[in-house]
Amino acid sequence: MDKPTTKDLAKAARVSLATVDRVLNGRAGVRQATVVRVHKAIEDINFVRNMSAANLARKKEYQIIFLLPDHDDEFIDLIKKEVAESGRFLAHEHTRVSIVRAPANDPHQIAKEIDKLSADKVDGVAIMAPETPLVRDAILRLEARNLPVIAFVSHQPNADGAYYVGINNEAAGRTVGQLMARFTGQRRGTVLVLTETMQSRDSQERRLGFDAIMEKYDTRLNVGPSMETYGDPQRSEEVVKMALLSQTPVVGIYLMHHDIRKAMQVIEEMDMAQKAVIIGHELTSLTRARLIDGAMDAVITQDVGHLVRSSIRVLGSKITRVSPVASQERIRIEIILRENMPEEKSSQT
Amino acid sequence: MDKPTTKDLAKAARVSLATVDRVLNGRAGVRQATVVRVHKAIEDINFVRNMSAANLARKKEYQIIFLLPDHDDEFIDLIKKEVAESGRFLAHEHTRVSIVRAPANDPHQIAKEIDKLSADKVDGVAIMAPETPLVRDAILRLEARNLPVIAFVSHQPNADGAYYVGINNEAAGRTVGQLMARFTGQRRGTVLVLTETMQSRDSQERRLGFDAIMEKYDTRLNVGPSMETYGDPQRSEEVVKMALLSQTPVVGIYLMHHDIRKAMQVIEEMDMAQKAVIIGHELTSLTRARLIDGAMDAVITQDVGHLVRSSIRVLGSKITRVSPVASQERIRIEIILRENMPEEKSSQT
DNA sequence: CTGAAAGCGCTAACAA
DNA sequence: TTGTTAGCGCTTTCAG
Repeated sequence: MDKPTTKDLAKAARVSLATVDRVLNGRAGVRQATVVRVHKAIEDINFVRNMSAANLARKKEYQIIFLLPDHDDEFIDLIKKEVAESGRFLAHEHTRVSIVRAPANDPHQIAKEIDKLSADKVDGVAIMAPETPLVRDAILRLEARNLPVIAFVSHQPNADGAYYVGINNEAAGRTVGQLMARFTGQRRGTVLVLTETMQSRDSQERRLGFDAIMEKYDTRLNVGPSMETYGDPQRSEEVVKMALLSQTPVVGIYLMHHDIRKAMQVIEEMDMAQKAVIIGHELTSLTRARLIDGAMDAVITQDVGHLVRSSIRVLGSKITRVSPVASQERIRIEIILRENMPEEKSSQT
Repeated sequence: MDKPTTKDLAKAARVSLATVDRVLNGRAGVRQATVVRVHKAIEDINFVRNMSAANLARKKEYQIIFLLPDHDDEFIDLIKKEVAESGRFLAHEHTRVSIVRAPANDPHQIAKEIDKLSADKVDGVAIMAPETPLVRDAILRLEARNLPVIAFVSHQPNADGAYYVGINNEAAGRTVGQLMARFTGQRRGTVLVLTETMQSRDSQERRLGFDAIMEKYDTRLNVGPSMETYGDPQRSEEVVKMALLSQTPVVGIYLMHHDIRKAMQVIEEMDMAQKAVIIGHELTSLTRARLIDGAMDAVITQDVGHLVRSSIRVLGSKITRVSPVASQERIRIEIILRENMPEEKSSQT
C-alpha cells in the first residue's frame, strides 16, 4: 500500500481536502467534532504530512535576518560566509536569509536596527549582540509582535523567548581550565587571562568556568585577574607586556576573546609562545596557523556552519510552528589541537 | 521579479517544458544546439532548480540500506538509533532507510548479504565492515551494477568508488598520542595499547598515528606492543592483568577499540584508573560514565548523527547524480573531556 | 462550517 | 528531436 496522502485522509475522515487542510494547519472554522474525526483518521491510516509538497503549494518565502556586529574580524567573516553559503543551499527551500550589521558597542544603534526589522517584511531574526537592557527590550518588542527571535552566539538570558544558539560559555571556560591544568603538567607559575572586555556576559561566563577548574590547582597555578584590551592594539601591547614581565613565571595564557592578533604578536615578540601553554577561542585562519606552528596549544571552537544552520532550522520551526526540534540542536564545544584540526573549507564559489 | 521556474526557462530558451526537463536531467534525445541554448538561458535568467518540486513529481522513493555488524555493542546501538531517527526525518523526503546485519567477522556472510542487496530494490548502500578481499569484491560487484556504495565508519581503501564516511583514523591516533603525551605531564613509564584485533585496518591506522606522536617522547614514554583481546572477556582479563603487572610503572593506557567494558573493569579492579591516563574511543554511556567518575581522561569520538546523515546525503547525491556535496562532509575528530561532554540525547519517542 | 477546483515547480507518458 | 498534458501532495480562493 502506498503512503497515505491528504486525499486518503479526506476519504477516511469523510470530509473534503479543504477541511483536512484546515485541521492540519490548525485553522479556525471547523466544528470540534470534525476536527476530532480528522485526527482519528490520521491515527487510523497513519498519515504523515509531506512538508515539501506543503511548502511548494504555499509558495511563501520566509525571510530571515542575521543581525551581526559591523566590525570584520575573522570570526564574523566566517559567520558571514556560512550565512551566504546556507542562503544558497536554502534558496529553494522557501527560505531566504540576509545579513544586517550594527556596531557591537552601540546598544542604541542595535536597538534601532532591531526596531526597523519589525517593520520590514521579515519572518525571523537571529541576533548576535552583547546583552544590554536596550537590546533586551528591543528583542522583547519583536517578540511582542510575534516575530520569532533567537540569540545567536551571544546569550540573551533576560530576553525570555529568545532561544540561544551557541555554546555554553561556562562549560567552555571549564574545558579550557581543564586543558590548562593538564597541559601545564607539574609546572608552577602564573596563568594570564586576556580578553577584550569583561563587560560581555560571554567573557564573564567563560571566566567563571575557568576559575571553577583552576581553583582546584591553586597550590600550583596562580591565576591573574582578567586583563582587558578594549580592542585597542596600543593598550593590548602595554597590558600584555606588563603582565609578561611583572609576574612570576608565566606558564599559561588564556585568550578569552577570539580576536587574538595583537596579543599573539606581543606574546611572540617576547618569546613566550614556547614557554607558556596558550589556549584561545574559535578556529580561524589565525588560530589555525598558530596551532600548526605550535605557538598555540589548543583552541576551543564552535562549528560556525552548525551554528548558522541550527539557527535557521530553529527559526524555521518557530515560524511554521512545527515540532520542537530543539534537542538535536545543542552546539558542541570542540577542542582543536594541531592533530585533529579539520581542513580549511575550500572556499566554494 | 519572482524566482524563475522551468516555465520561464522554457520561454527564455524557446523550447517546451519537456525539453527543459530533458536538459536539466541530462536525458538523451536533444540536439546539442538545443542543449546549449537551454544552458545559456539558465545562466541568463539565473535559474535554480527546485528540487523539492522535482522530487514531488518524480514520486520515487529511494531505498537506502545500512549494512551493520550483527553484534550489539553500544556504538552499534547508537548507529541503529541514529539511522532510525533519520529514517523518521526523511520519511517524506523521498528516501527510506533500513538496516541489514551481518556477522562482523565472517566475510563470506557479509559478501553474501551484499550480493543479496543488489538483487533487491535498493538504490544505495552504506557498508560498515572490516576490509577483506571478499567484502571488497562484493562492493566492486555492486559498483559494477551502478549501485552507489559508501564505506561507513570502516574505510575500504581498495574498493575504489566507495566514498568513505568516517574519521581519519590515523589523525585520530595522532590526536590520542598528543593528549597522552601532554596529559602524562613529565611522568616516565609505560604506555599500554589495547585493542580487539590488529587485523582491522582502523586499528592499524590508529596505532600508526599514535606511534608517530609517541616516538617524539621516547625518552620518557615507553609504548608497548598492541595487545589484542579478540573480544574475549577471559582473554581480556588475562592480557590486561599481565600487562599491568609486568611492566614498569604504567602511566597511560590507550584503548583503541570502542568496546572497553572488560578492559576498564580489570583496570579498575587493579586500581589503575587513577594512576594512569586512560584514553579511549567513542562516546557511549559507558565512556560517559568513566569520564564523569574520572576513570577515563579523554575520549575521541565522531558524531554518530553526522555520520549517518552525512552518509545519507552523500548516497542521495550519488543516486540522483547532483552536486558533489563532498567538501562539507568531512567528519570531525572530536575530543571529549568531562568538561565539554554533550548531554546525552533524550531518547525521543 | 464545508467543499470544488485551480495551481505551486517539476516529471513522465504519449503524440507529433 | 520536440511539444502537450496530466498529475505528484498540498494550499487556497471562492462558492455554497
